[in-house]
Amino acid sequence: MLDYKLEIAKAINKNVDMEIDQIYSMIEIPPQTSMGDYAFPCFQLSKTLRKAPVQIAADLAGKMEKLSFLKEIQQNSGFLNFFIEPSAFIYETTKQTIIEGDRLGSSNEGNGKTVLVEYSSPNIAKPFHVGHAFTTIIGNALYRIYDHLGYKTVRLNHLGDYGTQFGKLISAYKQWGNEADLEEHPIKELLRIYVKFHDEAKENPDLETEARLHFKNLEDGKPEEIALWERFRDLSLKEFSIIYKRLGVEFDDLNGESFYSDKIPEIVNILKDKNLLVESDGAQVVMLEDYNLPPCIILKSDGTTIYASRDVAAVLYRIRNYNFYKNIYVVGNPQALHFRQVFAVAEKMGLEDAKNCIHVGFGLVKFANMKFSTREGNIILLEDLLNECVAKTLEIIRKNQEERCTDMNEEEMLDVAEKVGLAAVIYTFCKNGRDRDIVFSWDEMLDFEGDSAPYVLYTYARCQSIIRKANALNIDYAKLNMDVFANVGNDDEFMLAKLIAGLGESVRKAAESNEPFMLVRQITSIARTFNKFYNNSPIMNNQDENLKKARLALCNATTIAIKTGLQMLGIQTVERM
RNA sequence: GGGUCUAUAGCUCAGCUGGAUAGAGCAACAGCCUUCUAAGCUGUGGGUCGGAGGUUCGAGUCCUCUUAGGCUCACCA
Repeated sequence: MLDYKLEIAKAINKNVDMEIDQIYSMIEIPPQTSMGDYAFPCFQLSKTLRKAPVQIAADLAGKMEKLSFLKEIQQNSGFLNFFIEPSAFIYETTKQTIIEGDRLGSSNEGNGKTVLVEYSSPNIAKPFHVGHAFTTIIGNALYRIYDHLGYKTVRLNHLGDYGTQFGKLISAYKQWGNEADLEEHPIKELLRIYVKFHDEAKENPDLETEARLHFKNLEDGKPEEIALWERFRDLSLKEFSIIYKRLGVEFDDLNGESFYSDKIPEIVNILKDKNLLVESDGAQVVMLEDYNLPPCIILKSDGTTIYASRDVAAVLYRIRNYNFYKNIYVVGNPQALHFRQVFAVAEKMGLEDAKNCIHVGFGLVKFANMKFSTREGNIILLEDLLNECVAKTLEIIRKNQEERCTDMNEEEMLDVAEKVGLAAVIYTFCKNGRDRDIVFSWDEMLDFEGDSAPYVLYTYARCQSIIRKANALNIDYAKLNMDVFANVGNDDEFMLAKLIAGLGESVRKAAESNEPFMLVRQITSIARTFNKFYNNSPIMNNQDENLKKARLALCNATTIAIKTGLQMLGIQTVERM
């Protein structure tokens, strides 16, 4: 599509001594539609031209050539305001959107570039709670966003499958493990014995020693410990996969901490060769004062490794195996310092690509005044949250069924409830900037009005309902031309088209800042504007056949924009609700 | 104490590289279903953008200082 802003910049350039690029970056979108669609502020020119901004704007308004897509050029105080022709713009946008379909807002900016996204990364044998939802949902959205922009993506689930807690688990299982329960509810059972271990260990410190021995045996590859560890891992993964499947989350690589463990000696050797490793309080550390960071421990005083060393090993591994453009870690903010240290160590090792490693942090999910704690047991399982949202959705659907006599059968109702319920959760986790902490609230989670996934999905379903009616009547709204759009162009229609046309820009910004909410807001604006349009302008009930077709086409474009946008967030649409 | 993030309407949050009268949603109040799904739409009230200086033609946005809170600061991950 024609870049209106660029055309305007070129036109201004003919009258002003300034580079097109600079003019382009100065052009902005006015805060109100009454001020036009694009604006050029003339304040900066007043220095070089030695004239008042108002005068410059007025002079410019008189000299500007008339561009075909412009309706009008106005001078308003120090601004030059450009008004574009609505009907032509709506026509172009609608046509283009329908042509692009589910590739709307895509680009080839990522061609030939690989982006790694590490997300979810739950700990084996621990419940999957709402805290994990944040990284899983944001990571999944980022993967889809980069994918849409043409990047080759690799989805990494850096499983927490290593460490001393496995010694404890093995120890606990051997004493209190219940085989039947383990098969039935693996994580529940593993958590039970894990908690029991901690309780017992308070009285009996020998347990800790025993656990350390089991972990040592695990590291040394003793068959019994290995077998148990593998079993715990497999059972946990099986249970996680249920949630992943439900959420449409997939991975290309499940290499966790254990995978990188045997790659640490090489890191240690490289650091030694470069004289970066120094002893401090018995531990081997890399000093990072040149980065204004505290030292990074590579080997503990007992000679064993630590998570920082594993993450450095992972960086090296990923550099060698994927020639990445970006290596993104979707991990909570509390680990910000850890990643700065890891990346700094990698850089000191001479790994150039360390600068392309990005920690994408996010706030804590808090529960009123307390923190979630697995050991305390005050957690909300993600599964329970999903089920709760699905149940509430189903309740609303049944109520609508009675009031509205929708002819949905049981199967369809369950399917819709599942999709809408999950969408509500996904939406809530990516509707705001990542850095803020989320105070978990059932009220907010179950608020299906206004700024929410059900709102957007409802809009989509409404749109599809109209399109179904049009199709049933064999109304052909596929053949479009400018004549059909002659009478289109009221404020709602114009705004809707502008927002649809802006979807790609919002995807780009979301990727640039690794903030899916930028896309969420765009989609929500599209939905809100459509609802306004829907309420103010009859679509099917219209005497003017051309207007009817044009509006149907705009409806069609709206469904494409919403569906494509939601897909990038991992949200599925429903045809009715 | 150092690092870092946050502070905008009663609540939850936007405000993208400084630009025109600071915007949404929720909650409150008042309306709209004999026309396309009321999980919707319209309207009203509600703000000294934590505080103080500064830079600028122009600051919620940039700089300095300051207040409050979250997270974090070596052998857990």
